[in-house]
Amino acid sequence: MLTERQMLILQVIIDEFIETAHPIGSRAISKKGTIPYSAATIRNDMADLEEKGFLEKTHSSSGRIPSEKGYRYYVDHIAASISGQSDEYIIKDLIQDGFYEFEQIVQLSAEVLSELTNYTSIILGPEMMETKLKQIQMITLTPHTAVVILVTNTGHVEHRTFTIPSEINPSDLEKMVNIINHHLAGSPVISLPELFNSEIISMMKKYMDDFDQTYQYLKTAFLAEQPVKLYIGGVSNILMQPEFNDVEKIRTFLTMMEKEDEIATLLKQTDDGINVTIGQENEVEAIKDFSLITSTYRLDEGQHGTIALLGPTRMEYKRVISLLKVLSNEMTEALYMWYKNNG
Amino acid sequence: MLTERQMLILQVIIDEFIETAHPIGSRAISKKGTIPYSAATIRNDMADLEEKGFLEKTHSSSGRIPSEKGYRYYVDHIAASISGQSDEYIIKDLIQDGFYEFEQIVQLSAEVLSELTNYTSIILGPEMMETKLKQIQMITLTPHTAVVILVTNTGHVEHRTFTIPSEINPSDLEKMVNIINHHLAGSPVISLPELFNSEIISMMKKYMDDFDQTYQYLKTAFLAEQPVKLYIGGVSNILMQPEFNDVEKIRTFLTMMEKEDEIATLLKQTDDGINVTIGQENEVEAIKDFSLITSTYRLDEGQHGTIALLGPTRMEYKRVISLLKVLSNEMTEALYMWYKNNG
DNA sequence: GTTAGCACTCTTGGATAGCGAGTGCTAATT
DNA sequence: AATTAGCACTCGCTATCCAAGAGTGCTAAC
Repeated sequence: MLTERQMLILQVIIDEFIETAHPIGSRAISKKGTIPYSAATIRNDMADLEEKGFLEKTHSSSGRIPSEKGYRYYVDHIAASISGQSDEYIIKDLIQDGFYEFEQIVQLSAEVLSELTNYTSIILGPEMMETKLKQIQMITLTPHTAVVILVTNTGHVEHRTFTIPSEINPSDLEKMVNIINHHLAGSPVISLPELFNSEIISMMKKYMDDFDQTYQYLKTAFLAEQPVKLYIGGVSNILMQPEFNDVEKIRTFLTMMEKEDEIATLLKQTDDGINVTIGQENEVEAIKDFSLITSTYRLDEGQHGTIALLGPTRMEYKRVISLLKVLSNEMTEALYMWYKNNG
Repeated sequence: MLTERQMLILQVIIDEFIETAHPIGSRAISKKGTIPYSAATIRNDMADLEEKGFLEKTHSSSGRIPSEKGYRYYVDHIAASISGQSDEYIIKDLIQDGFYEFEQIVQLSAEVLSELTNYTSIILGPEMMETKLKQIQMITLTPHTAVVILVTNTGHVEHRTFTIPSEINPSDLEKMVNIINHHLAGSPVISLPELFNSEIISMMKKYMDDFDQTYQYLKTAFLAEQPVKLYIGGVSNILMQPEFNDVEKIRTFLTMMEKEDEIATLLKQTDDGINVTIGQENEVEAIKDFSLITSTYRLDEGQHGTIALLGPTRMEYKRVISLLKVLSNEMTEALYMWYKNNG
């Protein structure tokens, strides 16, 4: 479909545009020397490429810029093969350094990723899918307040403070917590609500006087939806990109970034491995002007999180893709080591 | 120092400028009717006000805008007396609704505050100053990993996951945790490091074989500096303000907002009650173009947090001040009720 | 198939002029 | 003595125009 030369021209244009964000003219390409043909020849090919939808003009006598279809072709046919190297060591060093806190490493990764690329990085914390309940603790603060702490096998901790109404007997609550620990420890967190209903209720009826209220209470206390944690890095970095020359664009972008739950659902839907969605390919209206590159990392079987970079469609695809590959591999490996060595 | 009329003029100009963000001319004031004098008279007074430093011109033939000194005068002499009403109920309703989670109410307050004002709100979580240790829990995840959970009497939970090196005997760690709970429960969190050194070390030497390592470990595990939590609301809201017409200003603002620790230290330094710092009065370079209004709320004796609104110097001082007054009172009261009723 | 040449298009930046809002001053009015 | 009307002057803002520059598309020549 595309001649050898046309492909080359497309590549040069995209590379150049990614760097400068300015439309590229035939003369400029010719002078660069990468393609040993005259401006006129290149001009003809460019006209063809435009006709086929890989290039666009901003106005009738401007240079060409890549269309989304052009980027797509570039990502699929051209950028795929190349791997970056220089960033690799930064990432590896980052992960190597001490690793006591999962959250720290993730937050740090998000920041470094953004710093390295000047795009916005978003890391979705591991989903609790296959996380298992390790233990529940209830600690009474005052006769009528308590904090319930839920610990998973991955070391994740959730807690919730609540008031104990006077109708409820604190010792009932304690009994209940014991029952839960005894019967549900080791169960996947995600199935807790269900198990709670099926297994625990009957148990409790035996042991407790005032069942209903206690039940309702504990239920809301720790079955409330547990938000997936989102680590966002360098929201201000992306504003360095020349496409944000317009105040209005910044506003819409930032407003979008504040809707963390939407972003989370978006990232959850990604497939395994590297994933590139360009402009209009994105289903979410708000990022139809952006490209989103995602990569998954795994903690344990079935348990995975997502690393993403959000930038303008004019993105350094080659570099970003290899960067995400390295990072997600390193994260997977680091986490694997952590579990296997210690487990 | 200022005549009655000059004060009135200053007030009208500031009120008007706060609303429109455009320089105000003498004719406009005269036509408004609030001041029954001709434009020329007002013009003379305005010249005086400028000479005294309360007003400025953007250029030689523009209308006047308030100077920072002008705002200061306004805040001290004019805005002080007035109290807003309409927002009051929103705040009260907000706080009234269920109150299980301290964090939730704070985050929500931050968002509402920003929504109501279109400034950026920052709430500093309560300092741990006088918070007391309730209990420490250690839960082993695998033979070589554990999570240490620290619970305070206010229901605040800190946790830290760490690896147990093979040199350390897990049962030693457990002993240690018991010792800590036994001896330090009820002690102020802030003095834990010190108490740890003075009281616990001797205890531990008696009971444990491999003291040194265990000690070092637990120490880093929960004496690491506990960051004060910062709740920021509506970073994108403030961009609605016309002073953010410039992309560069947005960039610097956002870059500043990402430095959470700096903001935290800034807010920690505030005195009790309402505090208004206007423009250059701010010590931190980055917000010398902004005004910061802070208010404190208290949890328990000695324990307090800060609510702040950050906006352009052209701020709705009257409204914001009364808003913060109401909110901090409501928060103080709600927290007070929570403790006393349940404690 | 490739290239040189040329007319045409469109953006960008600088220069200029006119308009409007506002001031400062002076002289007249109360 | 305080207030006001009148008027010249200043400055920013906008529109318009112009020239330069970059790039295209097409045609004709190589």
